[in-house]
Amino acid sequence: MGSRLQESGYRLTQPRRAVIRALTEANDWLRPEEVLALARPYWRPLGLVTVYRTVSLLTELGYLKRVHLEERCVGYVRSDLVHGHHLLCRTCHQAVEFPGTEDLAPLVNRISQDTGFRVEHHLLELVGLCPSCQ
Amino acid sequence: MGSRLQESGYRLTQPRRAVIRALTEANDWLRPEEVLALARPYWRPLGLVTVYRTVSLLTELGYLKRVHLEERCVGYVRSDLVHGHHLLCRTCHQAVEFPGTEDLAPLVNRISQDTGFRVEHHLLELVGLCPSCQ
DNA sequence: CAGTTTATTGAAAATATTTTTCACTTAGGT
DNA sequence: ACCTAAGTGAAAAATATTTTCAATAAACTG
Ligand SMILES: [Zn+2]
Ligand SMILES: [Zn+2]
Ligand SMILES: [Zn+2]
Ligand SMILES: [Zn+2]
Repeated sequence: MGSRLQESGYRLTQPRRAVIRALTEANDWLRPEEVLALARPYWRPLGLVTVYRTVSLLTELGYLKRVHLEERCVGYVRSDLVHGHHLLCRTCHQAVEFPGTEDLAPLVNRISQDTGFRVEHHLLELVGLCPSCQ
Repeated sequence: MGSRLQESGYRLTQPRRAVIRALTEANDWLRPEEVLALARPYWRPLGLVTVYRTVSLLTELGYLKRVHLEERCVGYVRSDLVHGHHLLCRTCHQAVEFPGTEDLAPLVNRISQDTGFRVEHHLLELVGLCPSCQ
Protein backbone atom coordinates (compact mmCIF):
# COMPACT_ATOMS: atom_id res chain seq x y z
CA MET A 1 0.00 0.00 0.00
CA GLY A 2 2.86 2.32 0.89
CA SER A 3 4.93 1.58 -2.18
CA ARG A 4 1.94 2.19 -4.40
CA LEU A 5 1.42 5.53 -2.77
CA GLN A 6 4.85 6.49 -4.05
CA GLU A 7 4.10 5.11 -7.50
CA SER A 8 1.11 7.44 -7.60
CA GLY A 9 3.41 10.36 -6.93
CA TYR A 10 2.79 10.86 -3.23
CA ARG A 11 5.46 10.95 -0.58
CA LEU A 12 5.81 8.07 1.80
CA THR A 13 6.06 9.93 5.06
CA GLN A 14 6.28 8.72 8.64
CA PRO A 15 2.67 9.68 9.47
CA ARG A 16 1.38 7.91 6.37
CA ARG A 17 3.44 4.85 7.17
CA ALA A 18 1.92 4.74 10.64
CA VAL A 19 -1.65 5.05 9.35
CA ILE A 20 -1.09 2.39 6.73
CA ARG A 21 0.47 0.08 9.28
CA ALA A 22 -2.53 0.48 11.58
CA LEU A 23 -4.96 -0.17 8.74
CA THR A 24 -3.01 -3.20 7.63
CA GLU A 25 -3.28 -4.74 11.06
CA ALA A 26 -6.99 -4.04 11.49
CA ASN A 27 -9.46 -6.52 10.14
CA ASP A 28 -12.59 -4.49 10.61
CA TRP A 29 -13.76 -1.01 9.87
CA LEU A 30 -12.44 1.94 11.81
CA ARG A 31 -13.40 5.50 12.50
CA PRO A 32 -10.81 8.21 12.05
CA GLU A 33 -10.41 8.46 15.84
CA GLU A 34 -9.77 4.72 16.02
CA VAL A 35 -7.24 4.90 13.23
CA LEU A 36 -5.45 7.60 15.18
CA ALA A 37 -5.35 5.50 18.33
CA LEU A 38 -3.99 2.47 16.49
CA ALA A 39 -1.45 4.44 14.49
CA ARG A 40 0.00 6.61 17.26
CA PRO A 41 2.22 3.86 18.64
CA TYR A 42 3.98 3.91 15.29
CA TRP A 43 4.31 7.68 15.09
CA ARG A 44 3.75 9.66 18.25
CA PRO A 45 3.20 13.18 16.93
CA LEU A 46 0.46 11.94 14.55
CA GLY A 47 -2.52 14.28 14.44
CA LEU A 48 -6.16 13.58 13.67
CA VAL A 49 -6.03 15.98 10.74
CA THR A 50 -3.43 13.85 9.05
CA VAL A 51 -5.53 10.77 9.64
CA TYR A 52 -8.43 12.46 7.87
CA ARG A 53 -6.19 13.48 5.02
CA THR A 54 -4.62 10.05 4.73
CA VAL A 55 -7.83 8.03 4.77
CA SER A 56 -9.30 10.38 2.16
CA LEU A 57 -6.27 9.93 -0.02
CA LEU A 58 -6.29 6.16 0.37
CA THR A 59 -9.99 6.13 -0.43
CA GLU A 60 -9.44 8.15 -3.60
CA LEU A 61 -6.71 5.76 -4.62
CA GLY A 62 -9.02 2.85 -3.97
CA TYR A 63 -7.26 1.23 -1.02
CA LEU A 64 -10.03 2.00 1.43
CA LYS A 65 -13.79 2.13 1.25
CA ARG A 66 -16.24 4.09 3.30
CA VAL A 67 -18.69 2.15 5.40
CA HIS A 68 -22.34 3.07 5.78
CA LEU A 69 -24.37 2.11 8.84
CA GLU A 70 -27.83 3.19 9.86
CA GLU A 71 -26.70 5.63 12.51
CA ARG A 72 -23.40 6.85 11.22
CA CYS A 73 -21.27 6.81 8.12
CA VAL A 74 -17.90 7.60 9.55
CA GLY A 75 -16.03 4.36 9.03
CA TYR A 76 -13.38 3.11 6.65
CA VAL A 77 -12.29 -0.43 5.73
CA ARG A 78 -9.52 -1.79 3.58
CA SER A 79 -10.86 -2.47 0.12
CA ASP A 80 -9.48 -6.00 0.11
CA LEU A 81 -11.76 -6.79 3.02
CA VAL A 82 -14.95 -5.56 1.46
CA HIS A 83 -14.85 -5.46 -2.30
CA GLY A 84 -17.91 -3.23 -2.46
CA HIS A 85 -20.23 -6.01 -1.36
CA HIS A 86 -20.21 -6.57 2.31
CA LEU A 87 -21.81 -7.75 5.43
CA LEU A 88 -21.44 -5.64 8.52
CA CYS A 89 -22.08 -6.64 12.08
CA ARG A 90 -24.06 -3.94 13.80
CA THR A 91 -22.49 -4.57 17.19
CA CYS A 92 -18.95 -5.95 16.83
CA HIS A 93 -18.18 -3.92 13.70
CA GLN A 94 -16.63 -6.72 11.76
CA ALA A 95 -16.81 -6.40 7.99
CA VAL A 96 -17.10 -9.60 6.03
CA GLU A 97 -16.78 -9.74 2.32
CA PHE A 98 -19.18 -12.25 0.90
CA PRO A 99 -18.71 -14.57 -2.03
CA GLY A 100 -20.76 -14.73 -5.21
CA THR A 101 -20.58 -11.04 -5.97
CA GLU A 102 -20.70 -11.73 -9.70
CA ASP A 103 -24.43 -12.28 -9.22
CA LEU A 104 -24.81 -8.58 -9.19
CA ALA A 105 -23.21 -7.71 -12.51
CA PRO A 106 -26.13 -8.81 -14.72
CA LEU A 107 -28.56 -6.93 -12.48
CA VAL A 108 -26.49 -3.77 -12.74
CA ASN A 109 -26.18 -4.12 -16.49
CA ARG A 110 -29.88 -4.67 -16.96
CA ILE A 111 -30.78 -1.67 -14.86
CA SER A 112 -28.26 0.41 -16.73
CA GLN A 113 -29.89 -0.52 -20.02
CA ASP A 114 -33.46 -0.12 -18.80
CA THR A 115 -32.95 3.29 -17.33
CA GLY A 116 -30.24 4.85 -19.48
CA PHE A 117 -28.18 5.66 -16.40
CA ARG A 118 -24.44 5.36 -16.67
CA VAL A 119 -23.72 3.48 -13.46
CA GLU A 120 -20.36 4.50 -12.08
CA HIS A 121 -20.25 2.49 -8.91
CA HIS A 122 -22.49 0.63 -6.57
CA LEU A 123 -22.83 -0.37 -3.00
CA LEU A 124 -24.41 -3.53 -1.69
CA GLU A 125 -24.36 -3.58 2.04
CA LEU A 126 -26.07 -6.09 4.25
CA VAL A 127 -26.29 -5.09 7.89
CA GLY A 128 -27.19 -7.38 10.73
CA LEU A 129 -25.77 -9.53 13.48
CA CYS A 130 -22.90 -11.95 13.11
CA PRO A 131 -23.25 -15.44 14.60
CA SER A 132 -21.44 -14.57 17.83
CA CYS A 133 -23.36 -11.36 18.42
CA GLN A 134 -26.80 -12.90 18.00
CA MET B 1 -48.30 10.06 5.40
CA GLY B 2 -49.78 12.47 7.90
CA SER B 3 -52.79 10.34 8.74
CA ARG B 4 -50.56 7.37 9.37
CA LEU B 5 -48.49 9.43 11.75
CA GLN B 6 -51.62 9.81 13.83
CA GLU B 7 -52.40 6.12 13.58
CA SER B 8 -48.99 5.45 15.06
CA GLY B 9 -49.87 7.61 18.02
CA TYR B 10 -48.06 10.80 17.08
CA ARG B 11 -49.67 14.21 16.91
CA LEU B 12 -50.25 15.79 13.58
CA THR B 13 -48.87 19.25 14.22
CA GLN B 14 -48.43 22.26 11.96
CA PRO B 15 -44.65 21.84 11.70
CA ARG B 16 -45.00 18.17 10.84
CA ARG B 17 -47.66 18.95 8.26
CA ALA B 18 -45.33 21.44 6.62
CA VAL B 19 -42.41 19.01 6.50
CA ILE B 20 -44.58 16.23 5.11
CA ARG B 21 -46.02 18.56 2.50
CA ALA B 22 -42.54 19.56 1.38
CA LEU B 23 -41.43 15.95 1.18
CA THR B 24 -44.53 14.97 -0.72
CA GLU B 25 -43.82 17.57 -3.36
CA ALA B 26 -40.17 16.72 -3.77
CA ASN B 27 -39.22 13.97 -6.15
CA ASP B 28 -35.62 13.69 -5.20
CA TRP B 29 -33.54 13.43 -2.07
CA LEU B 30 -33.17 16.37 0.25
CA ARG B 31 -30.87 17.48 3.00
CA PRO B 32 -32.36 18.69 6.24
CA GLU B 33 -31.57 22.28 5.27
CA GLU B 34 -33.36 21.82 1.97
CA VAL B 35 -36.37 20.31 3.70
CA LEU B 36 -36.46 23.36 5.91
CA ALA B 37 -36.37 25.72 2.95
CA LEU B 38 -39.15 23.87 1.15
CA ALA B 39 -41.32 23.52 4.24
CA ARG B 40 -41.08 27.06 5.62
CA PRO B 41 -43.60 28.49 3.16
CA TYR B 42 -46.12 26.19 4.80
CA TRP B 43 -45.17 27.02 8.38
CA ARG B 44 -43.07 30.11 8.95
CA PRO B 45 -41.78 29.53 12.47
CA LEU B 46 -40.44 26.09 11.49
CA GLY B 47 -37.00 25.41 12.94
CA LEU B 48 -34.21 23.18 11.69
CA VAL B 49 -34.34 21.17 14.91
CA THR B 50 -37.89 20.15 14.18
CA VAL B 51 -36.91 19.14 10.67
CA TYR B 52 -34.26 16.86 12.10
CA ARG B 53 -36.72 15.39 14.56
CA THR B 54 -39.37 14.91 11.93
CA VAL B 55 -37.20 13.27 9.31
CA SER B 56 -35.83 10.93 11.98
CA LEU B 57 -39.33 10.02 13.04
CA LEU B 58 -40.47 9.47 9.48
CA THR B 59 -37.40 7.33 8.85
CA GLU B 60 -38.10 5.19 11.91
CA LEU B 61 -41.66 4.74 10.73
CA GLY B 62 -40.40 3.74 7.31
CA TYR B 63 -41.69 6.66 5.27
CA LEU B 64 -38.24 8.00 4.46
CA LYS B 65 -34.89 6.45 3.76
CA ARG B 66 -31.42 7.84 4.21
CA VAL B 67 -29.34 8.31 1.12
CA HIS B 68 -25.64 7.50 0.92
CA LEU B 69 -23.40 9.23 -1.56
CA GLU B 70 -19.64 9.15 -1.90
CA GLU B 71 -19.04 12.54 -0.35
CA ARG B 72 -21.88 12.91 2.08
CA CYS B 73 -24.62 10.92 3.73
CA VAL B 74 -26.95 13.64 4.80
CA GLY B 75 -29.91 13.10 2.52
CA TYR B 76 -33.39 11.67 2.86
CA VAL B 77 -35.83 10.42 0.22
CA ARG B 78 -39.40 9.21 0.41
CA SER B 79 -39.44 5.44 0.68
CA ASP B 80 -41.91 5.11 -2.16
CA LEU B 81 -39.29 6.62 -4.43
CA VAL B 82 -36.49 4.29 -3.51
CA HIS B 83 -37.60 1.05 -1.93
CA GLY B 84 -34.10 0.32 -0.59
CA HIS B 85 -32.80 -0.32 -4.06
CA HIS B 86 -32.05 2.81 -5.93
CA LEU B 87 -30.26 4.66 -8.56
CA LEU B 88 -28.98 8.11 -7.76
CA CYS B 89 -27.83 10.74 -10.16
CA ARG B 90 -24.60 12.21 -8.91
CA THR B 91 -25.32 15.66 -10.34
CA CYS B 92 -29.06 16.31 -10.48
CA HIS B 93 -29.83 14.34 -7.32
CA GLN B 94 -32.78 12.47 -8.69
CA ALA B 95 -33.51 9.14 -7.05
CA VAL B 96 -34.98 6.44 -9.23
CA GLU B 97 -36.30 3.22 -7.89
CA PHE B 98 -35.48 0.38 -10.19
CA PRO B 99 -37.52 -2.69 -11.02
CA GLY B 100 -36.55 -6.33 -10.59
CA THR B 101 -35.41 -6.03 -7.02
CA GLU B 102 -36.69 -9.50 -6.22
CA ASP B 103 -33.50 -10.70 -7.85
CA LEU B 104 -31.77 -9.79 -4.67
CA ALA B 105 -33.76 -11.88 -2.21
CA PRO B 106 -32.18 -15.23 -3.10
CA LEU B 107 -28.73 -13.67 -2.91
CA VAL B 108 -29.45 -12.29 0.53
CA ASN B 109 -30.85 -15.59 1.71
CA ARG B 110 -27.91 -17.54 0.44
CA ILE B 111 -25.40 -15.21 2.07
CA SER B 112 -27.36 -15.37 5.27
CA GLN B 113 -27.15 -19.17 5.26
CA ASP B 114 -23.51 -19.32 4.22
CA THR B 115 -22.28 -16.91 6.82
CA GLY B 116 -24.65 -17.39 9.72
CA PHE B 117 -25.35 -13.67 9.82
CA ARG B 118 -28.86 -12.57 10.66
CA VAL B 119 -29.38 -9.95 7.97
CA GLU B 120 -31.61 -7.19 9.26
CA HIS B 121 -31.62 -4.85 6.31
CA HIS B 122 -29.75 -4.11 3.18
CA LEU B 123 -28.87 -1.33 0.88
CA LEU B 124 -28.27 -1.55 -2.83
CA GLU B 125 -27.34 1.78 -4.22
CA LEU B 126 -26.17 2.46 -7.73
CA VAL B 127 -24.66 5.86 -8.28
CA GLY B 128 -23.96 7.43 -11.63
CA LEU B 129 -25.28 9.84 -14.21
CA CYS B 130 -28.83 9.96 -15.46
CA PRO B 131 -29.45 10.23 -19.22
CA SER B 132 -29.85 13.99 -19.19
CA CYS B 133 -26.78 14.64 -17.07
CA GLN B 134 -24.42 12.57 -19.17
C1' DC C 1 26.43 14.07 0.47
C1' DA C 2 24.89 18.88 1.09
C1' DG C 3 21.47 22.04 -0.74
C1' DT C 4 16.97 23.06 -2.74
C1' DT C 5 12.29 22.58 -3.61
C1' DT C 6 7.89 21.57 -2.62
C1' DA C 7 4.58 18.28 -0.60
C1' DT C 8 3.19 17.34 3.79
C1' DT C 9 2.56 17.98 8.64
C1' DG C 10 0.20 19.33 13.19
C1' DA C 11 -1.99 22.91 16.02
C1' DA C 12 -5.40 26.02 16.12
C1' DA C 13 -9.31 28.10 14.25
C1' DA C 14 -13.19 27.82 11.36
C1' DT C 15 -17.06 25.44 9.49
C1' DA C 16 -20.60 22.08 9.30
C1' DT C 17 -23.68 18.89 11.25
C1' DT C 18 -26.48 16.97 14.83
C1' DT C 19 -28.18 16.64 19.58
C1' DT C 20 -29.54 18.35 24.07
C1' DT C 21 -31.80 21.45 27.14
C1' DC C 22 -35.62 23.90 28.61
C1' DA C 23 -39.39 27.17 28.99
C1' DC C 24 -43.34 27.73 26.23
C1' DT C 25 -47.08 26.16 23.08
C1' DT C 26 -50.65 23.34 21.20
C1' DA C 27 -53.01 18.94 19.69
C1' DG C 28 -56.31 16.02 21.04
C1' DG C 29 -58.93 13.87 24.62
C1' DT C 30 -62.44 14.78 28.48
C1' DA D 1 -63.64 25.23 27.49
C1' DC D 2 -60.05 22.76 30.08
C1' DC D 3 -56.25 19.68 30.91
C1' DT D 4 -52.19 17.26 30.06
C1' DA D 5 -48.61 15.36 27.80
C1' DA D 6 -46.43 15.62 23.35
C1' DG D 7 -44.21 18.68 20.61
C1' DT D 8 -41.88 23.14 19.49
C1' DG D 9 -38.05 26.49 18.63
C1' DA D 10 -34.03 29.18 20.32
C1' DA D 11 -29.86 28.77 22.15
C1' DA D 12 -26.18 26.11 23.66
C1' DA D 13 -23.55 21.96 23.52
C1' DA D 14 -21.61 18.18 21.35
C1' DT D 15 -19.63 16.01 17.16
C1' DA D 16 -17.49 15.78 12.98
C1' DT D 17 -14.79 17.69 9.36
C1' DT D 18 -12.14 21.24 6.82
C1' DT D 19 -9.19 25.24 6.33
C1' DT D 20 -5.23 27.98 7.40
C1' DC D 21 -0.51 28.55 8.03
C1' DA D 22 4.17 28.44 9.78
C1' DA D 23 7.33 24.72 10.31
C1' DT D 24 9.18 20.24 8.72
C1' DA D 25 11.04 16.67 6.00
C1' DA D 26 10.70 13.72 1.67
C1' DA D 27 12.80 13.21 -2.62
C1' DC D 28 15.30 15.32 -6.19
C1' DT D 29 19.67 17.87 -8.03
C1' DG D 30 24.19 18.45 -8.67
ZN1 LIG E 1 -23.60 6.68 4.37
ZN1 LIG F 1 -20.76 -9.27 15.63
ZN1 LIG G 1 -29.05 13.70 -13.45
ZN1 LIG H 1 -34.62 -6.01 -1.32
